[in-house]
Amino acid sequence: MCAPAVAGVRRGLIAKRAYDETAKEARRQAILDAADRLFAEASDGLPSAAEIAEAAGLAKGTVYLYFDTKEDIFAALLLEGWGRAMDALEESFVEAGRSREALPVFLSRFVAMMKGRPNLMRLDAYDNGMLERKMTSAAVIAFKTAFLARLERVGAVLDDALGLNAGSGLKLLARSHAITRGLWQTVGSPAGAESAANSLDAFAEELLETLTHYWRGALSEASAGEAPRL
Amino acid sequence: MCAPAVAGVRRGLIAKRAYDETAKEARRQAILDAADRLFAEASDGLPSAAEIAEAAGLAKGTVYLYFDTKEDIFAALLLEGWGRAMDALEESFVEAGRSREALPVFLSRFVAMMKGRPNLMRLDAYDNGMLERKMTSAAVIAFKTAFLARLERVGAVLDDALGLNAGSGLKLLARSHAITRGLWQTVGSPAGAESAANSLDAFAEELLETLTHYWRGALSEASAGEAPRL
Amino acid sequence: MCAPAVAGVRRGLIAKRAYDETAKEARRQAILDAADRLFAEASDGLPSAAEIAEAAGLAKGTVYLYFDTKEDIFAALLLEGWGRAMDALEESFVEAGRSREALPVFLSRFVAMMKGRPNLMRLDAYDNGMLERKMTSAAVIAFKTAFLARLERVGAVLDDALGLNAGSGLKLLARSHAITRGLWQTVGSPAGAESAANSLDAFAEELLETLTHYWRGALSEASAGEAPRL
Amino acid sequence: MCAPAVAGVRRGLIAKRAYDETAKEARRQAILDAADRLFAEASDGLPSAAEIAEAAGLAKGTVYLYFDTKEDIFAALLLEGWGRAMDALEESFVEAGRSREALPVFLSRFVAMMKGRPNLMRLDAYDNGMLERKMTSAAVIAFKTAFLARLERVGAVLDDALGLNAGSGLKLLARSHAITRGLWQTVGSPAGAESAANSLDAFAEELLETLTHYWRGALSEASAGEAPRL
DNA sequence: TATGAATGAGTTTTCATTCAT
DNA sequence: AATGAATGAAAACTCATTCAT
Repeated sequence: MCAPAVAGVRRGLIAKRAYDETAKEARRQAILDAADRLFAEASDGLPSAAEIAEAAGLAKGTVYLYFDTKEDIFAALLLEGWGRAMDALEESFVEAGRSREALPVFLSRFVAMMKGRPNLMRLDAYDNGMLERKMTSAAVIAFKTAFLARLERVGAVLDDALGLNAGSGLKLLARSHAITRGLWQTVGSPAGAESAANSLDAFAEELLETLTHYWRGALSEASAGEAPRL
Repeated sequence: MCAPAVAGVRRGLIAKRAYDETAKEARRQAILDAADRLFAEASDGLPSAAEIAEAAGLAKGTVYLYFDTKEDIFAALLLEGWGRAMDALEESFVEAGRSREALPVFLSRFVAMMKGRPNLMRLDAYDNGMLERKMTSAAVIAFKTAFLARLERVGAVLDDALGLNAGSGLKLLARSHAITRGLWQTVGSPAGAESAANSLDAFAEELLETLTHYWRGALSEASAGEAPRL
Repeated sequence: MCAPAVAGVRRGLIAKRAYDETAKEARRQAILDAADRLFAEASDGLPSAAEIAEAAGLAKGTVYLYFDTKEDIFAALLLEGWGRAMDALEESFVEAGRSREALPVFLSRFVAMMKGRPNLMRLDAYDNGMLERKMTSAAVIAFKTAFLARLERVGAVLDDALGLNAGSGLKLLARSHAITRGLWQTVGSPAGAESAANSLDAFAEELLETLTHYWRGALSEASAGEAPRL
Repeated sequence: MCAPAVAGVRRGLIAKRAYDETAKEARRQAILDAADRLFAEASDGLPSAAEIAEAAGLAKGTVYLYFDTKEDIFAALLLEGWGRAMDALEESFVEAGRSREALPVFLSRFVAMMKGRPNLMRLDAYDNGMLERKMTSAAVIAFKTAFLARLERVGAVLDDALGLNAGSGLKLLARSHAITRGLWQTVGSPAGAESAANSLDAFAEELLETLTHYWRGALSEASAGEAPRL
């Protein structure tokens, strides 16, 4: 009922086989790249598994050798994107030095980072359980865990740099992420291609202001005390 | 699920026709109520047009006499929900009195309002362009306009009460909405039915703290000046 | 994700709508006819839902207005086929008269009936839970009930005609059906189109002999008693 | 279900190579055992080639060194099962002694044998050309030949023991097989796990009665003559 | 106005088999 | 001989929307 009528017919060229771990990782990456590219172009929803496979130069089935679910691909993309963003964030914060004065720098870098990753923003906004709904539960857990771990690391850096109570940096970050996502959905969504650049600018401006207010409010909580409790 | 295999039992006689405006409005409302009820029960995605029609005691086609698109129904629901929420907000603010001291009251009412409307939160979170994507463009514009108008009204009340520059209240509200949405998506989504109540509590707590920080930061912007510019 | 990109595009012609019960029944029958025709031609497995729809001059979706499952269609076909066969059987038995002497006549008519319905044989052989597995459970029950009822009716005729204990005719029939199915699978399956006619002959011969033996043995059980207990 | 996402744990080291015939036969047997075990557990359809390979501790490709087709595996299983069953049958018949009186003993052993091999019954029922359809034609022929040879051997024993015309035993056996298969499909299929034991009992009872009748009728054909012609 | 029959696009995932290593 | 990465065909079913009555 599902076996190919004439078994084993091979039509297209076969992609070189990825035997060792390096090659496999490369192939996985190729799939992610293809998905990313396609998502950037897509105006609506996620690209189909077939499209991704083709764009990656692979057969449909091969994609499922590397990911259990189409949604898993995009979760991986999300994780990768945030991972890179947070790496950059950490780095930028280290550069900025460790003092309360570094905050504006940190925030503007944060915003620049988001503005420079509209694709990530878009995917993040898409991911309202839209992804979770279809993902393998294992993949969901893995994703959440990894994301949280990433956030915690940067949070710790913040704690240290700003002299916050342990865990406060994480909280600030998590909420900043929520704010970012919320604002993107309000301001940043590409209503039409025409205004893409404009709306990105508007988003960045909106985000910077909101985050500035939020952080200031949060950090001034205990105006009298030495270390803000948050 | 379908199959009239064993001949057809006439299910619903033809619904009485709605000639005057009152009757039409009532029918429209019936559709909205049905959609709301169904969405509250639904665990995943929007209820189907057929379900809505049946729950409203109408034929599928009839629903399309009142709404151009299934998504239009939910946009109307969203508008209605926000409308009521903002009415309550206005009222509560008026009660709270007009002074900077009233702010905490206002915020906790805002949060209570959101916490008390998980359905609205859920729909609002769903509406990541998911709705816009399928709505009639006329309906999209109508929706946005109406929503903005609503927001502006409450914003004006805020301006007045807190002595803000004109438009500042609107900005604060719009951003609060974005924050609310972003936090809901992070905290409030019902991962499992067990934790429904817990996650609602967590959401409310999270939201109150975040909004408090944000508003404090925003309103303290010009600490020296009389009227904060925001 | 599943709505047509451009909603409501209508390409092909729309089949005349079946409003009243008569028209609906006719449409249902058209689907069954198409499925039957296709199954007769098919060499392997069941025809696809798309093929059936096309052959019936309908859209795919329309088929699912009349049947819940592709397998339900073939179950209906099976029921219809057996229904007709049993009608003919009853009639032929009535003609044959009511006495033990009529038995050979009955059996040869039974065999002729089966031989004349290779399509029914084939479908019956296919139906090893292959159908049940995918059918709606409601449809499974309906099918079994209807089939049994049919069998019981003919069984009662047999009881009466051959002077058997109540229920004996049903037992004989049910087992004859099982024997028929078993033999078809051994002998009658169309190994190659070439031998189609030959294998039909072989099947009929085999079946007649086996049934003759079986019935003789069954009816002679109580050789001494008047009415065989079976 | 797949996704080596998190790098690959070397699962099975390369299985030791089977150079001599003994080792090869053992490996073949391991595959058959795995398939049998899996089929017993399976509730639906045949286990996949991948599952069989894994259960046998081999790589997918290796399985295809021993069998051309997945279906070939199950045909071999069927053959093996029937082979063992017929061995036992022969033996039991020899024990039972050679006379017409031995028949009831033979039949009840036949039935006990079938009842004790529900797995074989199930596979046999599944094999409605379902297997043949996908098997190598060479394998089909080999299977049929071997099965027939087995049947002939037991048939000859029967001929001898019951004093039948040459070939009659074969005929009786072949038809008994068909009857068995037909009844299994009607009675023995495991509708639900609850009734597994019950339906086995019902099957056995049904089968014994039907075979008894059939054989009695067959053997009494030439009531007057010495040796029934059958 | 109300009805509900008809439409048909749209897509993920499985899995038997091959063959490069 | 053994491995396991790569292939790609194959198909059921849903459901928003339309439009003939």
